[in-house]
Amino acid sequence: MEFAPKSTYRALNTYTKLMRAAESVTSRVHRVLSAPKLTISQFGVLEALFHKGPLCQKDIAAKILKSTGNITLVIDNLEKQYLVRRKRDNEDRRFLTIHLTEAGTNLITKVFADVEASIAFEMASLTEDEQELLGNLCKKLGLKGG
Amino acid sequence: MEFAPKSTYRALNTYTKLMRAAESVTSRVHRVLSAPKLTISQFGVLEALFHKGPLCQKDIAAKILKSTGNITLVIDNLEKQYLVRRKRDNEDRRFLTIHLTEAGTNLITKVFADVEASIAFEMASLTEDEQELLGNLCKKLGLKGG
DNA sequence: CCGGTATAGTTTAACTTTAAATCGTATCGT
DNA sequence: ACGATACGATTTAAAGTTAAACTATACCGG
Repeated sequence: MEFAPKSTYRALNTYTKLMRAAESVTSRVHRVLSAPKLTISQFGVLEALFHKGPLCQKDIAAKILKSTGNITLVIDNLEKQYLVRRKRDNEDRRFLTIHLTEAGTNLITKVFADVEASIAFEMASLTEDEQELLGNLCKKLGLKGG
Repeated sequence: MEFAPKSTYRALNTYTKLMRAAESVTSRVHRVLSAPKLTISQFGVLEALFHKGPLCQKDIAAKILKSTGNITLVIDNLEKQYLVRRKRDNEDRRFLTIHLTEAGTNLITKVFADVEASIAFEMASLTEDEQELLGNLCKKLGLKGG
């Protein structure tokens, strides 16, 4: 071990716990996606469209924190499964607006409910007040920058 | 939107904040790795060896939550850069023990200090007590299961 | 209208990741 | 000792990811 001030040890310790909690919870939540054979990115795209309505690819990329090149591929794969449809915007022909198909809507409705239930189950380790508190602390942490 | 109980909304909300905080903090911390041209997995391996001493590949895989097949490749790449060395265990020839080289030790010593500083900077958004609190809440969350 | 510039999306190359099949080695029960 | 089984590591194939180069479209100033 090195010679770091106490505050650094505490920071490191908290950071590690934060990361472990995030990993551990997500990895359990994401198990729900294996049955419908969705990747995490695919789920992210479907969920974004489900909750925000039709979006262009750039907005989707920003929402799920992936590159636009990657979104092209993810949308390709979702389109092959008839879960979404690309539609060229006639106002500005550079844009493609991505819509959920009926099949896509049905799938994400079901899968999102499962994910939601899984998250509720995971968070039930904490009381209502603890959840509020955790949420506030996380918010404070996330705000800092980029 | 669906018809979920209030507790589910709260859970979802807290979950989202937890994930955003984790992503946002790690993405900033990981910027430190671009200069030494280390991938996150490579850093994870070096750091594990740095703090735990020589380990076999399976243990490394468990530590950084990657598949053993992946570890084979990550170690290959680190070995090409002369940062680690494989050594066959003579007690049980199935095991390869991975050691840091001197170059590897030097590199990770420097890089880990940078990462540590970056983490300390990030966590400084929270007071000492808030960090303790966050750590405890995260611990509670992570414990639940596998 | 025209030329420059910006933007949305696609393509490509390089790399990481995983799951599954495989190889070699060790262990256990008989 | 033998066969079954388990285990560590490697290989392979398929997929996801990014950065960078590229295409097509739009906008803006003159």
